[in-house]
Amino acid sequence: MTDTAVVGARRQPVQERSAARVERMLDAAAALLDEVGHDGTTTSTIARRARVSVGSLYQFFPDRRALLQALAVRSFTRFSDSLDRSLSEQAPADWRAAVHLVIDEYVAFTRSEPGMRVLSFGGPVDTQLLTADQDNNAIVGARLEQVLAAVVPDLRPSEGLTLTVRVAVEAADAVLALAFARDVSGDPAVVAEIRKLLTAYLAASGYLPSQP
Amino acid sequence: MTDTAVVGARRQPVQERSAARVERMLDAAAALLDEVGHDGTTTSTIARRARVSVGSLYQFFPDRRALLQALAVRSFTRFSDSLDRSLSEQAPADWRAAVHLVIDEYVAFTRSEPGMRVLSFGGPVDTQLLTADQDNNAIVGARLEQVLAAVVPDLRPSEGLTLTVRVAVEAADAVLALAFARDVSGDPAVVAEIRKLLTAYLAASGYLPSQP
DNA sequence: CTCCTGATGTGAGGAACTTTCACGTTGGAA
DNA sequence: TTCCAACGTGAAAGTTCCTCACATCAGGAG
Repeated sequence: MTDTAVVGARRQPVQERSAARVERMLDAAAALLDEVGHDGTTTSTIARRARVSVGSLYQFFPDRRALLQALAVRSFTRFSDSLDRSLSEQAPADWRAAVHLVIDEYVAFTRSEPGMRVLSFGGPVDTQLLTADQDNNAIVGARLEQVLAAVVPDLRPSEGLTLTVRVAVEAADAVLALAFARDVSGDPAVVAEIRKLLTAYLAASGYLPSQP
Repeated sequence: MTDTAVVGARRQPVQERSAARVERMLDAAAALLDEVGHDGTTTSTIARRARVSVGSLYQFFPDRRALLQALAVRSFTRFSDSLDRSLSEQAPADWRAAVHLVIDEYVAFTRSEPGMRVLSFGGPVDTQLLTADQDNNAIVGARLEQVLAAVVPDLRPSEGLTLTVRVAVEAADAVLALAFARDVSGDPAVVAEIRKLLTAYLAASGYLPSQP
């Protein structure tokens, strides 16, 4: 796994032991999200599960939300890494294949990564508080632009493309949430719709070649 | 406005005075969502603003979330009504026109209806708790199916169509949220993308005629 | 090896929020 | 007019988030 600093942290863990504790906190939060849902994931339950005192949570995170946000970021990092592996194993032939591959990875990842079902990459969202720089989905978008650029040789970066990809991510995220709300392992019928939705939209965007 | 029973209520207001009070509660909640955001909208602030005691809230709603949910439903009812007006004023010629009209109404409504920016139709979402029957967006989907059926004469109801429309709603909702997160009055560039997204997807779905 | 300091760890308690409940008030049917 | 169910109230119980004063630990300097 890529080694990243914990995002939204109050203080970075510098010693080895505390880094491990922070990991335990995130693991505990993820497990609880799956088991008792968003509301049941309280600071004290997280602390107990991570065998840590409540105070330790606040040693590294300014508040509960930041902890969940950090969890979302860590999960995204993991996703990005597993995407790298898939891409290097079998490079997609065209952008449609790339989109399909990303969606498949996305679904598989959501199925297996603890907490993802409840949190998604967006993190704990209060739309009111979403500023551009702290917005996880923007990062996801940037990553997908890379993937597309790798497959489509003459793809020029542009504001329009960034927006398009961003919109695609936001839409896919929402529909994926629907898929997992209807079926614990992701309703396949809905997943199929995500494919249609994205290919239709991206094809219509004009940024990508209509023929492979 | 259509006269609907308050959804998710603990007890229906039977006397006139209490019905008015419930309206005040919803108004207060909506105003607070705009002014202080989701987290600032507490039971006591809502009560104070509605000139009502905290206890009265619980007279009609099982909990805070139910109140917000009822607000979302009321807003949807209003939206549905304003959609009716628009449709009767100028009936769209084909489904693309209908989709555009719905999106425009959607944006205009979100701009003007208190609390919508923060709540959206989906209501306060804990994906964990979303069961099919209490899901607002399903209702929105059903409404849009009506609209399409009115414009496309030979549209046959089917599970596939319902799913398609549902997915479209979910995606549109998410992207609309993005539009309003980037710009208080709804980033026009993003709104334009909603149009592209929906027309491309619906056209590709196969349920609607490709030519007007 | 010992000391020293910054990093780390703790959990009781303050502040704020949600929800309940026992009791007082009011509208309208009989 | 009477009476009961509907309505209304706010203090207090139950939770949750977060802080803080204090204790402990790791590892580099000497």
